[in-house]
Amino acid sequence: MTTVLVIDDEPQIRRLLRLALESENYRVVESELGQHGLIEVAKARPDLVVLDLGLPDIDGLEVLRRIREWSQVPVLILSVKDHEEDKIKALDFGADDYVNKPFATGELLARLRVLQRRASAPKGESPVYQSGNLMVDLVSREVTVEGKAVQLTATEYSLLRILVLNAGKIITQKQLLREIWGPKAEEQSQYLRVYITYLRKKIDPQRIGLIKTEPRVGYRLIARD
Amino acid sequence: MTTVLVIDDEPQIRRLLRLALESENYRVVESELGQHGLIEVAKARPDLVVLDLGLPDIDGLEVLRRIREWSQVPVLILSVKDHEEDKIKALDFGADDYVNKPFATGELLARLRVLQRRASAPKGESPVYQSGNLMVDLVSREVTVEGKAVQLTATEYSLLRILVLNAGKIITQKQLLREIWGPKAEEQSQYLRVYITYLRKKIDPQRIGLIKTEPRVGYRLIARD
DNA sequence: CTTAAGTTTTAATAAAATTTTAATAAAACT
DNA sequence: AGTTTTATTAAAATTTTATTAAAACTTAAG
Repeated sequence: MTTVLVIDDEPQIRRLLRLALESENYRVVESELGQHGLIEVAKARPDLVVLDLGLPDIDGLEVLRRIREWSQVPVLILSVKDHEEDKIKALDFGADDYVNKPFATGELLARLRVLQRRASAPKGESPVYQSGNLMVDLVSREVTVEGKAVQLTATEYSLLRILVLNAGKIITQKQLLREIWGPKAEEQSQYLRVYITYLRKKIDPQRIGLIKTEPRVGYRLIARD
Repeated sequence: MTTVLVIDDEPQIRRLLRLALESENYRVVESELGQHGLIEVAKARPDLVVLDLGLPDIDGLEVLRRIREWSQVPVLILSVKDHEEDKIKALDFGADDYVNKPFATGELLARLRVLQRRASAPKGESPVYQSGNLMVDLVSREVTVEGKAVQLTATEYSLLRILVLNAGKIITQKQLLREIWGPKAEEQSQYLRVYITYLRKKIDPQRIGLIKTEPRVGYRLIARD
């Protein structure tokens, strides 16, 4: 199911969007403040973000900038500001669309569909990864080693998922920490070490070396064979 | 260079867009008719398409539909029609954005930049440097010699990265020291000597002379191919 | 509300790898 | 030839990573 995060301080706007989106079968998460919105981006992992520029606590553009520091989630800006410069600035800051208030609900939904379509389309990745006797089904979240199902915790699976999606490539520690524990945990590389150990124990019990350490940089799952 | 195909029957609109786009270093291809536009999509392989809905020969939506039959090129609709239904229809037909005429040029350009950014981002194409049998992927940090992966430490990679980015040019010792070890290490040329030795061993095992010493000045990676 | 099972975080220690230092040889300049 | 600069090598020092276990936290059930 598609999750949309709505960051807007006006309750009636949030209500309107929630009703419209839920009738289209989206899951809706709301934030009244930019501060909270930033946390929700990391926590709820929305597929789309609707962001009001005129928030009471942090400037909307600043929220956008902080999201873009680590997330590529499509962001649609909603704003009363109708000046060209505001739009250009927001779009160049990393926004994917800009809609003025008051807005036509149908058009907004259509624009969200466009963003969703664009974001999900280029994912040509196969939903199954296989290497040696490890198999990861990214759709059903099943992981098997030597044909036997392996039970992973949520965190362990998140970690493995990112490694699988980038199989063969190095992923930096910071990227992993941001993706799994959120941007505030960027420096907590100990989490990573512990969970890499757990993962290795579970998915590579014979120590073939499936997960390679790139010292001072990150980790890498060896490419499928 | 980015190519934009403008399909619009109004000469003044085409002219305006051409001037604006060319001043931003885009290549511009024009079509007055939908028929011709469809041919140009195939022929010029544009990175972006600006499509007017009110064409004299074929309906704009029909042009869009025919483009989408085989191409995923981002399409921005330009139209005098300002009804919500028109926008929704076009967006659901596969358009990526919808801008009303008359339009603000700056905003249009910004929206095109968004489409371009989104379209090019998820592509796995990364800038790769190649010289002789050395290959350096600056995105995935992969280095191969004669097709075989070479394991570099973080410092070794930093050094190689700078050399690659300035291939063929001399980089002074101070520049290298400042970039890698920080401004305080500007005089520690011994670091550099040690790491140049390490790098040479790893990326130029046959001593072809990939990294050239410029005595009393710095180092240079020879540019080739 | 409390217990119990499982998960995540913290902490301490061991192991591994990298960076720095130092000593010596080779090359380049004057 | 003598001096300075660069190259090489190996060891010492430091940093980073791996592992383990215990503490803290969550969640679901009774």
